[in-house]
Amino acid sequence: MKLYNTLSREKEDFKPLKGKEVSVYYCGMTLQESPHIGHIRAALTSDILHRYLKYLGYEVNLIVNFTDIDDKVIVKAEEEGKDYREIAAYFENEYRDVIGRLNILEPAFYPRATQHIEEIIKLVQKLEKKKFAYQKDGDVFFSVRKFKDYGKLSGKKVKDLRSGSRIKVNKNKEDPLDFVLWKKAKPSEPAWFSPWGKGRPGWHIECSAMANYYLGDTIDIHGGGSDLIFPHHENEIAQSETATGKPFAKFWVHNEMLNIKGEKMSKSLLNFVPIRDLLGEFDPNVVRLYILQAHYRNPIDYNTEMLKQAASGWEKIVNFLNISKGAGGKLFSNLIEDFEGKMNEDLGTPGAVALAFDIVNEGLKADKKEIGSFRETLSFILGNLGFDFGKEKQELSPAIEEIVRLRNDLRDEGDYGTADRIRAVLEKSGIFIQDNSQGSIWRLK
RNA sequence: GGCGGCAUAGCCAAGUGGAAAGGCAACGGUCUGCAAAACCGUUAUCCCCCGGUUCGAAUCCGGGUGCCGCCUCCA
Repeated sequence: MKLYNTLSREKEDFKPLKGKEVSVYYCGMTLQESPHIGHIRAALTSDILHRYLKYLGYEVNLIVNFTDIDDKVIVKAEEEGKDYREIAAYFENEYRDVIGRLNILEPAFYPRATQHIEEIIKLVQKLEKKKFAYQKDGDVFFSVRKFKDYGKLSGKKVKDLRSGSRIKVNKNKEDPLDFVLWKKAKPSEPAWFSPWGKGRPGWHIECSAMANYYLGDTIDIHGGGSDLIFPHHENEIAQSETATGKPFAKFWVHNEMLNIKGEKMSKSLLNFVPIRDLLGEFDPNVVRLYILQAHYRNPIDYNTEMLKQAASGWEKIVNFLNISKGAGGKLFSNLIEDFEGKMNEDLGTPGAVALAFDIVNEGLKADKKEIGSFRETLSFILGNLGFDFGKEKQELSPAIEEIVRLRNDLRDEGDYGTADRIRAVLEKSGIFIQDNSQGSIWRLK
């Protein structure tokens, strides 16, 4: 498989450091607000990577973190008049709820920053000992200029950075580029005891500490949204590589942003659509289709029209699966190879999705002998892309089938009025009936 | 100002040197008690612009233009 590596800005052949094991660290979200579709795009990207690595036979050790303590969480807690832990737990639950509904595979762990304060403190001490960190008034900073590789991920040069041009620089910093590792707490703020007094971790340090704790000094893949490249991931590299003296991650994978009306969807711009709201309107498979139809490294523009288009497309797939229900057959190995060909090329989900539609089209034209094979092949591909279409409530089947039979008796007798009313009533309860010359088929909607 | 990404039909989107995939939408037709589905046909002489390389370029090279992201918390 080829994967685009932000570090080299090239697609590279993916090979794990160690045999068949792959360690993946993904930056999850800061628990300060409801997850929106942009977060979900990142989560779906990690899910596709996770699933496809497994598909290729790798044993994937995936860690997705939650940042449950930082300035924004504290601000949110103050606004709401609640403890920061309550805020963090609330949004974590919401995140995990929608992730589950979207059929995103669980990582091995979802560690939280506050569970690793000890590791964080040790890491900061290590940096201090190596003279890459300094303390001032209870704050601890990382000396960016001492890390000679600084900028290697984002392609930035230290001299070109316009630090402080848009925000005030903390006066305790020796250099505006330096970033905080440990932050002194104000009396009212949540705090932990440390060698530097009471305080809390800075934003970037928790990821370095947790990645190291769970996955070791060098990990195979580190991922996240492209907006994290700088400064977050750049700073993680600086901290981790200074501490261990080894490369932090071999591959850096970043998904592009999801925009709304040409602007990035984000909390600060107040233009975000909570995924929970969206799932009230659209099937999770539709959301997945919408996201996967675009390549993860291309920006997507969000609007309802595009989701409606995805919904129509999903209908087409579901319709075929319903028409071919019960038919079985062997997988078409050439189509599976096509699927792998698309996915091996930097997770080419748009191509894989297009292939799925090709299969639907072929399947609709296929004769009875082959339709099952198209169905099986399609299911196989969709399943490996994380679509979840197996939830047919079969226990309803006998009752529904009897009603459908009775209704068809009415149709045979020419009582179309009653038959149409039954169809309308059933549709209201989510049972969708299609009539044709051979009889009727039904499915849950 | 620096760094990165993108530019293909009404919309979304593949293709990366040899006759422009696919989805949605639209229109016409077939089938159908009706609805839905399905089927057939139509919808980019052309891939942001200008040069160049080549027998041949949407695909490679050079130069522009536009949009987006990052340089500040952000997936």
